[in-house]
Amino acid sequence: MTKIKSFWLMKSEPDVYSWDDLVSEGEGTWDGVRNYTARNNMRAMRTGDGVFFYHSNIGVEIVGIAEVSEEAFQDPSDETGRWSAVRVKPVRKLPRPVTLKQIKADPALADMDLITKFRLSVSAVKPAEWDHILKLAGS
DNA sequence: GCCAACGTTGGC
DNA sequence: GCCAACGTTGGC
Repeated sequence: MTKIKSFWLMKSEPDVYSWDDLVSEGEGTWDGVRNYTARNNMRAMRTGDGVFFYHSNIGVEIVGIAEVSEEAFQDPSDETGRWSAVRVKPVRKLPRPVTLKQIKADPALADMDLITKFRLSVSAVKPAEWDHILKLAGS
């Protein structure tokens, strides 16, 4: 069976949980998501999928690449049984962070869910967008 | 099942 | 700290 890799973007406020926190932990549980669209994206994740790690509020930029290390399971912080969590691990830091400003200014990225559904904390990234951002990052 | 009120996210 | 966008809740 062919494994098709998908790409995602996950937002985190760096003063709550930053890229450096993920690196020092080695692996992070992504829980506490209480939005159905975000949850459905998490349930669609497969081990090895690429994840852009985005800092919201402070920095407001994509800072690193992570990958899905454990597929959706029951969110341990939820008692209703409705919500899911995944686990991710860091792959590498981007040589140059890609800012929201850059993304907004780039016609090739104007349709990203990050822009069109800006309040969504877990969004899908198209392969072309993934490659384009890697180029902007000098990676 | 509609929709107004409310709460939260997140850029600025 | 403000406020726009928008998801969720709850009254009817």
